[in-house]
Amino acid sequence: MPELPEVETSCRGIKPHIEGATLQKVTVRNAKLRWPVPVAELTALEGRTLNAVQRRGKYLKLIFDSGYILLHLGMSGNVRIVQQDEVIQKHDHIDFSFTNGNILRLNDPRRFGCCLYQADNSVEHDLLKVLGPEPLADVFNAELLYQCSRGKKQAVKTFIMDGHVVVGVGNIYAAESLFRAGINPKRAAGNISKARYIILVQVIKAVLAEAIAQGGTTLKDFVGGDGKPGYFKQELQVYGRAGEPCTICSQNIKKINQGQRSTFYCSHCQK
DNA sequence: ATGCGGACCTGTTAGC
DNA sequence: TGCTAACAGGTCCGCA
Repeated sequence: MPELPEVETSCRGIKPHIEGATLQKVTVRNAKLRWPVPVAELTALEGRTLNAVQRRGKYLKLIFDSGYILLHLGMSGNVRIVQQDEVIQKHDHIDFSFTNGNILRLNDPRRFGCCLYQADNSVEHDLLKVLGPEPLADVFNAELLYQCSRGKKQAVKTFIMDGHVVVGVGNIYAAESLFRAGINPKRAAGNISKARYIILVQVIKAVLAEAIAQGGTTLKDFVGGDGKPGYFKQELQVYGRAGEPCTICSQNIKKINQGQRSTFYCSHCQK
């Protein structure tokens, strides 16, 4: 499932095939995603031109004159471009068919994702209003993380995974970033120096940029908009490597639970 | 205000 | 081989 690099990969993969095209038909096979899919509002867009495809955090925006469709892929979702004769697979919940023959097809087995409509381009959807900055933007910097974390006892790992602090850092990249920064994931966010946040911000940006360059991380079934997997998995140093030797010190990688999510780290290299 | 656990789902894998 | 339990890329919500 998609973290920011996977959503960015999907965005880049689908964009050239549907941007500027006219939406011909919306087919909703299962409207029961995280929130009910607004079928009537989506079908009302038929005949309109898709002006742009954008990413914000882990969300995708399909922007029309009248408003935008907001997509989230949850834990297990993906979007890809298919042609009319492509066989419908299990969990292919929504098709956006365009007059140029391309179809944007949303598949999401666990249905933690969503498809919503915001009927006003000048106002952000409530879900987007509260999001923190983009990690690859200049506004995401050490000063911001430092100030935002003062007084917090929350573990730094769950802190950087909080979308209200910064978007796009999910379970894989949080673990990898903290490893590269040499920070113990259990450490309280408010107990980390500015000097260490400078390093952490640098590695978060580097890890995400590298992952995007590799087309994301395919653990099991992620595919980008072109239907191809990502290749960042081979770069992972701690995620999914419990019991294996640390690439730096050779001690065993540990696995613990934080907020009902698995955390992988090296207790020798990360303090 | 903060922080935690529960909830939402299906599919795959590990273990007995 | 088959059943069961644990676990999986996210994040909103309600409660303490």
